[in-house]
Amino acid sequence: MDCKYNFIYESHKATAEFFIFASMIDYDFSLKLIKWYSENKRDLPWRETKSPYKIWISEIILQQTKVDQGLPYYLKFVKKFPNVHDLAKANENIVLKLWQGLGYYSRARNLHYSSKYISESLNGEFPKNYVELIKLKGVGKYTASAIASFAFNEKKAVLDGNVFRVLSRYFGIEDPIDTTRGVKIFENIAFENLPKKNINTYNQSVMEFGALQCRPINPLCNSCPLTSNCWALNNNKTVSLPIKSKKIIKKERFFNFLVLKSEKFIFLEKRIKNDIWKNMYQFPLFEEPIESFSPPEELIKGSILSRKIEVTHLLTHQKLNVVFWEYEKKKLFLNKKYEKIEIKNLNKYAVPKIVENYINQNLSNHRL
DNA sequence: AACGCGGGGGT
DNA sequence: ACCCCAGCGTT
Repeated sequence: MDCKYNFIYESHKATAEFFIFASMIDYDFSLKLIKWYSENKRDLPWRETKSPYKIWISEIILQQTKVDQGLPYYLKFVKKFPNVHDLAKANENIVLKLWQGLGYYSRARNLHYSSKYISESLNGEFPKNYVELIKLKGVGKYTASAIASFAFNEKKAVLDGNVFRVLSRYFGIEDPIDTTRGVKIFENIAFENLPKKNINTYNQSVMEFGALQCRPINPLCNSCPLTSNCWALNNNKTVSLPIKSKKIIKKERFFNFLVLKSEKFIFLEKRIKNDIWKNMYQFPLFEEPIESFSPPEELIKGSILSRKIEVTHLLTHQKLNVVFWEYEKKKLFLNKKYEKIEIKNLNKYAVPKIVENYINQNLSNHRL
């Protein structure tokens, strides 16, 4: 069969709403993937449990994050917070501290927020189906489908980056994966091709297959069990699929961190605005071009500039030009804008990676 | 519908 | 330099 779908039925209702139906079913697709999975899957701890709590933790950690990067964080989390009540009782800074270095910190904030909701409003009773799961903050379509199918055997198709790639290549879907219209097409095909049974195993299979075999770059088509019906392979399009319509633009910013310290104390501030690293801590920040920056006189009065360390920090959407201005002072007075803390307690505060790096490289002699 | 949100790793 | 990753919430 030729898996390229050649026609899409489109219809307009009187409301002018736009509906898209695309039909393309291959009954061997899921069976072959499940077989491939049984022979090639990795041993991962969240596959050994039916605990919706632990599966939830793993799914949040793995959002936009590769298994290798997320695995140590998962192990730390379930050890520190064995159940939802332990997580709910924790202070947010503790949760963020455990998340430190993993990025997308709203995941940690929402995880903590939702744990309190489950612990307090639901009496610890974890939501048991898709409709209830998706009400949790931080749980969208993908994560609700994953938990519902993995923990409760609900018939839901997961649709993540891996699945988009596998479906687009195998079925030859050239609609973009990042538009509402494209997503609907993929949702339909994903659901149509669910197997009759073993939904949870199939969902694991298609994602694992995307991660290990049908990789974004240099997919392993030579050893692939799906080549006979793969549209992309047979039409020489594996390189260009899936298709994304948007491209990212990188903004440049200039951060001046004022590392104002005495022998024992240092100033910190909490990031509270809706920006990167919300609710995490940093040294007093002055965001302006390096050339024009000079620290407020009242802050550095009676101190000397001991070091000036320049670093660039790349995020997905931003290029940060960072300077740590290190000022030494005999005595640090209280300041209403900043928290005066002991340097040896710095490691209790959740900080962005760039600040963590600075601390490790320059303040580690303070026995953190 | 468009945008913002981290950090790491691969090519 | 650019892409991708078990996506989601906000506007």
